[in-house]
Amino acid sequence: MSYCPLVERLGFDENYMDVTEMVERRLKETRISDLSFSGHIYKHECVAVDEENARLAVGSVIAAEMRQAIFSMLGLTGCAGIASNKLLAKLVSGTFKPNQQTTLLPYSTAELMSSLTGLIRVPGIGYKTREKLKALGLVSVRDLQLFPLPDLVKEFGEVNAKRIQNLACGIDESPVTSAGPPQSLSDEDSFKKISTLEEVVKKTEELLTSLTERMHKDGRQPHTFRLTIRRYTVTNRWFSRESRQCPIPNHTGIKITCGNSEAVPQLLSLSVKLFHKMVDTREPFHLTLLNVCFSNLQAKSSSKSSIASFFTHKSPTTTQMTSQRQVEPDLCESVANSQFTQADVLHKEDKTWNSIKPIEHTSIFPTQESQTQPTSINPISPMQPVSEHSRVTNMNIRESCMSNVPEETLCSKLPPGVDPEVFKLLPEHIQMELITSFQKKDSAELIYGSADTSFEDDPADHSTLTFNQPRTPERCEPALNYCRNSASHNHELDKTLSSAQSTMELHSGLIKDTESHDIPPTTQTPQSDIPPNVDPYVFSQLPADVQRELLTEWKQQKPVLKIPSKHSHKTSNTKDKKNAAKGSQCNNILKYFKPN
DNA sequence: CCGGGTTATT
DNA sequence: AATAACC
Repeated sequence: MSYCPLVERLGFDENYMDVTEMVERRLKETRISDLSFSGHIYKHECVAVDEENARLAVGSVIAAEMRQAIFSMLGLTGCAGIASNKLLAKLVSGTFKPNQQTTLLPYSTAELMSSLTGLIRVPGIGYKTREKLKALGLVSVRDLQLFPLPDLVKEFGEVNAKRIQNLACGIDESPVTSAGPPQSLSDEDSFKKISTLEEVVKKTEELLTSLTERMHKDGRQPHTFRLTIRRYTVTNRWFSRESRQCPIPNHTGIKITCGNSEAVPQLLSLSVKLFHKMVDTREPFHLTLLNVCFSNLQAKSSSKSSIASFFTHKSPTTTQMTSQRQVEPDLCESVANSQFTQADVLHKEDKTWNSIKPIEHTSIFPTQESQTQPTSINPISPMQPVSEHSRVTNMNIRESCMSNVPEETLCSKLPPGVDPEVFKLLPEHIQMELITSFQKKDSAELIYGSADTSFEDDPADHSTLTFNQPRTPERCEPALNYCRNSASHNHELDKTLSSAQSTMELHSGLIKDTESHDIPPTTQTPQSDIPPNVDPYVFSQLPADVQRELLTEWKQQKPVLKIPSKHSHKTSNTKDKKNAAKGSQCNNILKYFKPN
């Protein structure tokens, strides 16, 4: 990458690199008479550099330099192919092995192509394509070169037919595309035999633990989860994988990116559902592989889709309607004596994933200065180098940090206009999202908190809210508790929900009064997709992506199991029962809509 | 045939 | 969302 950023990864240990620009630059600085080829030249002993082959000669020199640099810095040896396109470069690279390089001159292309012993040797023609071609009577590269294109089109379609015939001729116009960060992350394991649900759960949990950890390090949030299996078959000719996938509920996705290990049981619960869509556990089964995969990786939910947008001013009119309530001093003066700081979280080791060390310090929230610096939104320690990638990551780390911070600290930096009592009643992940949005520079004032909205708030009950519970320095996992104490917790949750529900009603009222003609529904949604207890108007006012998330979750609720497993749960362990009892989504946003 | 990945098609 | 095909 330091030589040239245009690098495309191929498989585990190969890369394409487009060095055109670099070559042109060097060519301007160098006389042709001073140039020579480095390494082998395909089917030649020695070639003089001229106008025609000068670029390839420079390319061969660059390749040699890079191989040398890779060896000095990493101790790794390897081959290189230098040619005018990706196909030819890959093919010619294997001419001299190991640890050597070969340049292909254009007029040797035909020779190189016809040296291939079969069509499957052409990169881009795999097993299936070879079999299809064989059925057409084509076996050699030359067969494919000479085959009438129209006949080929009948089998493969216009685009593909041209592509594979071009490949046979050594023609490949495909650009070198630097892929950037991966599109998906997966983890898999193969084995001789797995035949019980317990084994599946155990293995899946292992895979999920490692995958989730990797995902956390990546920093992005996955929105799709896939479970893949491979069944044993006698003629197990290297495939027959089956998969089922589903959206990841946002609260789970956030836990993943935050490094909250409570994500694993939630994903495990999803996995078991997906598993039952493929395997009827009432009958014997024999698996030889399990794979878990995150895809649909997104940098972070935008501020627009944030729930915080419902707490912010929509227009000057609504601003005036809302009385600015003073922040409760007794709750908010308090603190900034958190024992945790950002830099500390960043120092986390693999082993202490999700744990935080206590230190002396002040506030985890940005000061006024850091808020006004556009480049550092997050209150990361200035000592901590912020890498290219890590703006998102840091934000996620802050969230994981926050879930370990006592309530007073959270409340202390609430913007004016936010009722801390109400804020406290919100579920943790909502609080986190709100605080994240408060820290954004353009964060507007809040519309709600006016006296006419009454909220239940019995301080006595607060002891059951996890963030009020005593914090243990070694292991802080309030999120765990949030899900564990289901008995006392549900009561709290109900209250929380009714508060939030009031918020929704108030807000929709404001919109109706002042803006109903300005804002058309974001998404056209047939009534039938919305549960009966959901106000269609309120729904229509939600941001498009929130609407989409709700719809997919609602759709997920019912047809969980294709195969109804009646008594198959005799085998399930405690963890299964917990997850099963919890229902598919206990934190579902659905709950914020009026129960009816 | 392992342990990852990608894109295209339906 | 599921699968196929490719590396």
